[in-house]
Parts: sequence; structure tokens; C-alpha cells
Amino acid sequence: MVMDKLPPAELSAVMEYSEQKVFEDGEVLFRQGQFPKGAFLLQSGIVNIAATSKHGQRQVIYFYAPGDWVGFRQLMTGTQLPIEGTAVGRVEALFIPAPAFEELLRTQRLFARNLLEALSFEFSVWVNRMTIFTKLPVRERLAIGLLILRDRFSRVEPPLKYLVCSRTDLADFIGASIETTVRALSSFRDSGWVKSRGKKITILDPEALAEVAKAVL
Amino acid sequence: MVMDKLPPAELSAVMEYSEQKVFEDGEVLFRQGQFPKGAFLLQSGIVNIAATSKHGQRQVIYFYAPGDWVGFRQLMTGTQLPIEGTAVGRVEALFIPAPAFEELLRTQRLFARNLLEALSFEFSVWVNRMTIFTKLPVRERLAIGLLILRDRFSRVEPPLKYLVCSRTDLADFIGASIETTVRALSSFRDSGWVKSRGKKITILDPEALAEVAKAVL
DNA sequence: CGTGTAATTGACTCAACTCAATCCCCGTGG
DNA sequence: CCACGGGGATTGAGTTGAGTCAATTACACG
Repeated sequence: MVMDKLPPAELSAVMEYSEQKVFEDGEVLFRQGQFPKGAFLLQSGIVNIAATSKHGQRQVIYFYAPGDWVGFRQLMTGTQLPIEGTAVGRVEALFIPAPAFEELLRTQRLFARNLLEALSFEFSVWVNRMTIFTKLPVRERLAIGLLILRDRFSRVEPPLKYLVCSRTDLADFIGASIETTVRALSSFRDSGWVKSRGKKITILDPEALAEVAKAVL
Repeated sequence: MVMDKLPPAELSAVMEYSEQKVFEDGEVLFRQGQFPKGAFLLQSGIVNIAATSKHGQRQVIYFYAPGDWVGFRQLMTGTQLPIEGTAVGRVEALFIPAPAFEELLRTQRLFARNLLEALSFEFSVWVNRMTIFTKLPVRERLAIGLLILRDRFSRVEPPLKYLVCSRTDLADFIGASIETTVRALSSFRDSGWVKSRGKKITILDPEALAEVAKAVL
């Protein structure tokens, strides 16, 4: 959820209340089941958000990029975080403790309004994603998923030419089994549209992927 | 999205800016592709929200009940409504035109805040639903879906003992084909857990359904 | 009391899952 | 510098849940 529109005055207020934190690759920003202590505004790097149900069903929710808010929804509802956030690569983020967040909501006229817009937008994206994922074959879901990830990873500074994601995370992101995901990815590789080396996946031909996904875009 | 917490002062402000509207069964509150003219605050009845992609994929998003806001997300993002809302039974709603909505956001200190909370909550429900639906078999999705609908329909005044939903909508709600949905529903009926007469579906044994769905609840 | 729409049932097919085995990196310690 | 795990990635084979197509039945309404 991007805060591009946050005006300078509000942004500086946020800065004032927040604390800069740095996470190294693989480090956990917050854990499943913890009560939220505050929200993060990402400055650099990627954060991978995943939820695991009590029966081991894992779902990778999203990859947040610089400018996105992370964890503020849980702060609002006051419920336990059902999710876990992990740094992909080095991550810098502003941490706004819960009380400060409340303070911002109260005192900054446009703060709630901006969050509302951002959240509404993100929600729309989700509804769209749900509609797509419910009925599309894995091959198309993977094509879409890769394009989404490509976009996410291109938002870091400097933009990454590849994306970093294990097969497991990729599978959990598009809602398929690892094996099926690997097979689809292999077929894309055989077509010369992507190449991969471990977790690093490079999109060579986004147009071709968009073509596969065109049924929905 | 429930507005239980909207304080009296805010509520009366909403009332002041709004216009009462009534829709009969099957009537459309707003259509796909229209620009949003305002938002609705449901007072009585149920509104069924569905999105259809350009390739005919239909997804029933949700069944909104009294107290929920409908259509305000699209108002916030300013995008065309990708969805359509239809009255299930008689529906009374307060319609708040877009300019009045803006006005409320500006002048009512807690308005944005309350919407933010409600939206955050609804979002969490969605993420949960997505996690569930991505990997669970149809039978369990149906059990969960029926329990959700039961809850929704119990919120109308007076509470309905049955829910009203065509097989097509039910199928689109749980993300399965009509035939598969019918088969699963028949099996529930054979077990004596539900009975149905046309669109009217009565849940006889919610515990049994919860048992089927227990892998996730 | 037709008649069209919704619901149901049957038969068949296939995409995607699971289980199982192997391969390939990548970091570690000798 | 290289052999040695160990976990992730890949490939193979078999099974099945759920979708499609097609036909039949049950309503709801004019």
C-alpha cells in the first residue's frame, strides 16, 4: 500500500514519531500470533508476508515494497497478527509504535484519510486477485504472479533485474503445489521467457508472460 | 463492514447528509462499470455483491448485512466500480452522495477513523478467506460458505432462519462449478444437515458443518 | 397449463496433487 | 582447496477431485 500521496507535513510528522530499524536478509519483522506493537513504513528492500493456518496451510500474502505500510491493519483491528513478515534482502523501515500511530491518527488531519485511500486501493487489488486465482489454471496464475513480483522487486532502489523467491514461497503465493509450480516454471524457462538460479528468477520476456496471462489483464 | 462503533454524533451527521432509499428484491443498487456516485449504509435486508471479469469469470464477493457500508471503497479510490450490487429481498439503505461523503470525511473527526477500522477488519476477513479457499476442497469450502451466509442472514431484522441464494451464486461464492456445488450440497442434505427449497436453504445442523470445516476454524 | 429457467444427476476427462526418487547447489569444516 | 552433508529444486509416475458436456427433472410464473 503506497503512501505516495502523503503530503510533506504529514510525512515529517510520521518521521518525528518513528524509529528507524534495519533488518538483514531473512530476519523476521514480526511473528505470527504476536500482538501488534506498531506499524512499519518500508523505506528500502522487500518484505514477504505469509500466513499459516493452524493446519499448516501456508499462504504468501504479498511482497511489500518501499513506500508500503506493513502491519497497520492489525493495529487498527487490535487483533493478534495472523501473519509473519520476513525481510527479503536488507530492509530499512520506519517503525511507528502503536501509541504514536494513534496520535498521528488524531492529530494529522489527512493521515487517516490517506491510509483509507491506500487501504481501499489495496483491497481492490485483492478482490481482483481473488477473482483471478479462484478459477484460473496454474500456468496463468504463475505468469501473473511473476509479473506482480517483477513489479514489486523493481520498486527497490536500485531496481532489481531479478526477483528473489524460493519455489516454496512462489508456490504458496500462487496457491499451487511446489511440484506443479516448478513444472510450469520449467516450461517458461524452456520457452526462454525466464531464467533462474536458485532463488533468483529473472524475467526475460514479460510480454510473453503477459500473453499467457492475457485472459485476465 | 459493520459500523457498530460509529458514535451517535457521527451517525446523526451521516443521517443528515444522506437520503433514504428502498430497493425491492433483485433490484440493482449499482452496476458494474459505473462511476461511483456515493456510498450506501445498509439499514435492512441483504445486498449481494458480485464482480465479473471481462472473460465471464464471475465471483460473488460477499453478502452485506445491515450496518455494513457498501460501495465506499470505490468512492475512495475513485475508480470505476468493477462490481455490481443486488438486493436480496427488500433492502433499505442510506445513500450518501460522493460530495457529502467527502464532507463527512473532512468534518467528522472520527468518521475516517471508523471507516479505517471497519475496512481493516473486513480486509482481514478477506485474507483469511483467500487463505482458506486457495487450498481447501469444495466440500469444506461449501461448509464454511454456508456458515458465513447463515451468519449474514441472521443479521437482518427479524433474523432469517434460512438463507436465500441461488446455486449459481453459491457456486460463485465458494469458487466452484454449479454441478460440483450441487453435489456437495446434496450430500449435506442426505446427511440431514441442510434442507433446501429453491433458493431457500435452511441450515439444520451447523455443528456438523462446522465439523466438516473444522480443519480451518 | 405451458414454458422457460434453475436444479439435479450421470458420464467422462484432465489438471493438479501426492508420493517417491534423484539431482544440484551452497555453505562448512577438514 | 576440496570432499561432505543437507536442504531446496527437479523429474517421474500414479491417483483423484473437480470441471465440462449432456440429458433429465423440478419449479415458478405468466
